[in-house]
Amino acid sequence: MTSKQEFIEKLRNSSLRPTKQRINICEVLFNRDKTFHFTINDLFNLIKDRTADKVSLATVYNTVHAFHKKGYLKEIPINSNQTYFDTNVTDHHHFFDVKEEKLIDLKNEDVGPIEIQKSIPGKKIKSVEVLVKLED
Amino acid sequence: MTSKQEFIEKLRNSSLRPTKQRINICEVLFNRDKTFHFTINDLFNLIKDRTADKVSLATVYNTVHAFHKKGYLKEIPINSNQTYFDTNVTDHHHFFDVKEEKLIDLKNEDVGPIEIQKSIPGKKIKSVEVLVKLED
DNA sequence: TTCGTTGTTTATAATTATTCTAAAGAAGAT
DNA sequence: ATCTTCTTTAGAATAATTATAAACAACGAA
Repeated sequence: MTSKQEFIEKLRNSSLRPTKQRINICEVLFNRDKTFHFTINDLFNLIKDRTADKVSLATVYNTVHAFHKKGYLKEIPINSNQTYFDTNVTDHHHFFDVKEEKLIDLKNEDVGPIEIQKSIPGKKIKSVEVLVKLED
Repeated sequence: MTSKQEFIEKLRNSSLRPTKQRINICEVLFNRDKTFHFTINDLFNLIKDRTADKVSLATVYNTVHAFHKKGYLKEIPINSNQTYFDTNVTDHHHFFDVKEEKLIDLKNEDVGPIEIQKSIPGKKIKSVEVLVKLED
């Protein structure tokens, strides 16, 4: 459980003003035991349900993008009409249950090391992501 | 080089009527040495340039979806506003040059074996895809 | 070949996720 | 308090994709 005060500091440290909208979004996103996978729409609805004061959709977009830029959220590469984000920003991978459209974390040790034995001149590797699609 | 006749047969065998639009699309897609990565829009423009008779955007969508369903095209999981497809439907992986928005094939042997040491009851693995993002 | 059926193409409208805009509001520094 | 700067917001704009329904083309049977 992270306190509101800690979110305020986290925001300040990132030169993001701690507005009540951002603090609300922090609480919905980061006050959790487990990793959280979501789309903007998921998040928007959760906020509507869970918090008294309302937050506009535009602000949810703005905030998620700001958090992503600051490295507090990770974008998950997946083919879907919506963009998925993850509160777990450590290096890790995913199962995607195609039928239920649900993501499940794979710990790094569940996948073992991935060796990329090819390189492109002038480019360096930014990230390596494994997506394991599941079917019934 | 695959002949028009072969495309016609391929289409017939897939219970897709060999229309002139579909044959044109086949020629643009499959008459190539190397694997081809594309978005619908890329393909639409290529067809406009390369073929005399014009094909509507809706038909390009329809046809790409039909080919994907039949397993002649593979959808590449990637975060982009547009959907990427690949004419290489074998099991393989990709580099994605984030700056240039370009995909590069990684042969399976360039990546080494990927061992998934976790399973979800009642589900089986459909595919394992690695996306390696590149930066400068 | 002709006819009827069924599948396909097409222009256009509709839908959906996302981004943009500009005005009002709130936070921070002085 | 006041000024500046950042943020929020509703709503408009954009862009990819999907749906619609009418015209058209392929196929099979007579």
